[in-house]
Amino acid sequence: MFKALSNKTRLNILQWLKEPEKHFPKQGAHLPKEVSYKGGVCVGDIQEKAEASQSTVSHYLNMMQKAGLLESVRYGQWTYYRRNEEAIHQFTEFLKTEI
Amino acid sequence: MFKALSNKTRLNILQWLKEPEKHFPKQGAHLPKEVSYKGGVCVGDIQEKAEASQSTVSHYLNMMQKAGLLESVRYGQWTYYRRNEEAIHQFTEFLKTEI
DNA sequence: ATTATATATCGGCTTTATTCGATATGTCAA
DNA sequence: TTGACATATCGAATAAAGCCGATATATAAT
Repeated sequence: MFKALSNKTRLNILQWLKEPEKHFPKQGAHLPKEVSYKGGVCVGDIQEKAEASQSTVSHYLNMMQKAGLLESVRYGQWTYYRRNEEAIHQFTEFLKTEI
Repeated sequence: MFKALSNKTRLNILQWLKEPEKHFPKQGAHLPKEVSYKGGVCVGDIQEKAEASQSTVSHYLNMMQKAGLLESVRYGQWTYYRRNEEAIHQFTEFLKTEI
């Protein structure tokens, strides 16, 4: 997780996903709001905001998921990424006591 | 700080320095106990525990200091490194609210 | 002064991360 | 079933991190 967070873009993504409505206002074109915000934000929207190439962002999201920071759901042709709050909480708990 | 912590050895060092008496029991040969533990642990002792070369450990300690995790004091020919508790606390506070 | 010890810095090699464009895969719509 | 779109994966080039031995510097002891 430290490795995953030791990159500005990836840290930004994690923070953006804390408030998806705020940082991805035009999100939700493909799906009803309730569903899409709950399910996370799709790769394309994150890519646009991150201003990196599609492959880079896809790679980042994948590694953040492997690190446990994110989880993903697929709705049709879109993959929605959202925070893995439980794992993040465990991480911050670890930090509180062990760091 | 994420970068500095995204390495097992450096994370270990930070944790060891939380309880120097426990992890560096034979430390304090050169100086009275009160002084040396307060002042931190010398590079040689950290190096021995970390099982990396002298230059690597010196480099690690220097980068951890630059990141704000550690601070150092020089007593004669020894450099003592200890945790920068204030900066670490600020960091964990940031994590609590922003991550 | 010379020598020994502790730490820092330098140079260089190896490994890993970053990042992209191109291509593959998977899904939807016509 | 073909074409369009979203995402994932591949391959490769460049940058950064990891790491060490050798050397420099600073201090202490003789």
